[in-house]
Amino acid sequence: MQQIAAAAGVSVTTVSHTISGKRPVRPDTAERVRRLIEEFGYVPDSGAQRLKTGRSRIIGLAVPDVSHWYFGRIARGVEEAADELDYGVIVASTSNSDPRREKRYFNMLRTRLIDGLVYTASREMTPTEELVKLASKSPVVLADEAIPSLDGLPSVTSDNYVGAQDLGRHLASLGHTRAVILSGYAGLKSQIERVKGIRESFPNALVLYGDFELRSGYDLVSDLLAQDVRFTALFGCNDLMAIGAMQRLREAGIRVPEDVSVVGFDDVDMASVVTPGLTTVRQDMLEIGRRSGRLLIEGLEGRTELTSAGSVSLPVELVIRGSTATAPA
Amino acid sequence: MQQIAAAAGVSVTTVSHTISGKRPVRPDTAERVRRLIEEFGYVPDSGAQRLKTGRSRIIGLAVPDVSHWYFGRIARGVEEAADELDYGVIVASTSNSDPRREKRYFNMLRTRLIDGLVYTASREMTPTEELVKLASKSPVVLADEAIPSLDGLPSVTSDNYVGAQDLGRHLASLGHTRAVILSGYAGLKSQIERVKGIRESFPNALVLYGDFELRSGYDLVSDLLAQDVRFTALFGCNDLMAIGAMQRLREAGIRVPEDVSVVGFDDVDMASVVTPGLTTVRQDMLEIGRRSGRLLIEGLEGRTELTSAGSVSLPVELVIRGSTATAPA
DNA sequence: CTGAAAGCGCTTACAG
DNA sequence: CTGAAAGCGCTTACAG
Repeated sequence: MQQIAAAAGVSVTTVSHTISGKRPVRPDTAERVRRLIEEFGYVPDSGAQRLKTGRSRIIGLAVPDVSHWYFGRIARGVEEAADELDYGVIVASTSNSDPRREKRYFNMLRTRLIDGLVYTASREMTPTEELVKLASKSPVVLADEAIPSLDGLPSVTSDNYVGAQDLGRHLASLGHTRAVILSGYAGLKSQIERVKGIRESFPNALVLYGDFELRSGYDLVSDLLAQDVRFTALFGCNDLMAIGAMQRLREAGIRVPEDVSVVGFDDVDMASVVTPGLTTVRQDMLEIGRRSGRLLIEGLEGRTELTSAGSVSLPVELVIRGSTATAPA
Repeated sequence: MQQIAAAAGVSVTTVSHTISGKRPVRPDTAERVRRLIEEFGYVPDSGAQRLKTGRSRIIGLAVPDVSHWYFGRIARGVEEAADELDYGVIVASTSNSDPRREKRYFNMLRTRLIDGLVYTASREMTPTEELVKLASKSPVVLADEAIPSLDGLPSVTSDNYVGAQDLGRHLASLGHTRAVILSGYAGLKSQIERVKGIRESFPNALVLYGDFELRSGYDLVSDLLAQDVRFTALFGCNDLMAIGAMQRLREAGIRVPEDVSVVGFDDVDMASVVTPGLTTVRQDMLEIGRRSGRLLIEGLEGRTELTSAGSVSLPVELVIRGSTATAPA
């Protein structure tokens, strides 16, 4: 900037202002400065700007694991929003709340590296003490999972309850009466809502808990079979567990959907590729990411108050495929 | 830091040194300072450090799309490496080389926001002018795709050639003779090598080009069927195209593997879930990410020279599943 | 083992 | 419409 100023024969003040546009600059001077900037390929040093203004224009995103389809979509959405508003995003996989990692990422907030955080809870609804403290003084938006005890924070989630209701009604309308629910981590609000929504149609459905992975759907069905539990409807609280369950059923010679109807939740790519296609509820993870990012940045820029009043719950869509059919006689 | 210094009755110089350990500090003084730091919850301002030292301890990662399984794995790997070495990573989806976005992310390098870049080419082997210029003065490591014209840069890739050879030999040993190859973008080195490796066993294999997506595998097979092309072996140059091809074959009443054997490349999650399971070559994307990140950071810290001499090619593994069988008589 | 002071590259009151 | 100067919070020669 010094160089530009010297070359243009003006003060750094003027150079700064022609860039920022925060005060009028004589048109021909501005033009000359801009040309020099172009010529030198000058870009302002972000660190120095940060130091002066106190804002880095970078936000953090903490998700359990970016490499999962589900969180990858959120990340992409946050990134899109940030890109639009001229922010950068630092991605942090918390590895299911590895405390060391969480701490490290929270520190980014404290070192002022990032201006705010989009946080996706991974396993538990009860936040770590660190998160609570952090949330009390830094801008945080919860994506995908609301955290009841952090009720001051805005969250962007899917309408899990309605989606689950749809699923329950769909299978009830097909004449099913004996159902099993494979839920994800019991500590997540989304899971509680999904179970509740399903149980509206199947009040006595058995509920088992897994970890959202394919393998756990597979294993839970093994348990059910070993115990000789009878059911004609199986609700996976995410697609992966549902698909794992389908695999296990097939291995046991139980046909989907003739003997057992299976549904999932998410609509991951895989859901339309397996045989039969998986009936599920589509969540718009990309949009969850976008909204979270936008909400956070608007909060940072003072355009929005970052309170739970800003929370949104996005609509979901029932997607019926081949894995559901009328209950066997 | 001022506060800490005042409270401890020492200079900021001493506080700075007890934190950095760059010069001896009297043990009891150090102890006192450390206690105060703990008590105040003090963390050094990253922007100020950056401004002084010129290094941000943040690296950038530019991939076509973080939300794709493939790139998500790379991202996770880079993040792991960065985390280990106490760096942060800013993720940037280039949306298949959207020039506006690329430019924006390259600017991060120029504003000194990031110290270096891990770059994954998306579509073309010929880099944009911007990339070339950038690479000549900033630390860049190529992940997953080497770029021949940027031969000064280190790259971390899979051994695409060997993997493709394995696939070709596998199908040749099963008695296949008429093969079709569905390649990804023709402009990528990985694709050229895969085609070359396959053609070692099937010199006359027909090569069609797609865009790596499920849909394009599907569409390309539609074309083949419409043209009445006869083949018993189909090579997808990635799993998604192979799976799309399988879907189209099934719709046409062509059985896999009885009538046509299908193979992919990558070993995505889906590959083991489809019916039949997809024979493929497993790439360790996580490791590609890890190595790229580590290589870049080591280069930044001067422990390695960032030249093509540092390039590595990682071993791959043939995974045989149900989609391949002996050629029909 | 310790401190005073310069300076990294910006932004922004203050003054004109 | 413009400039001189303070200061953001650190690190690091320089001096002791």
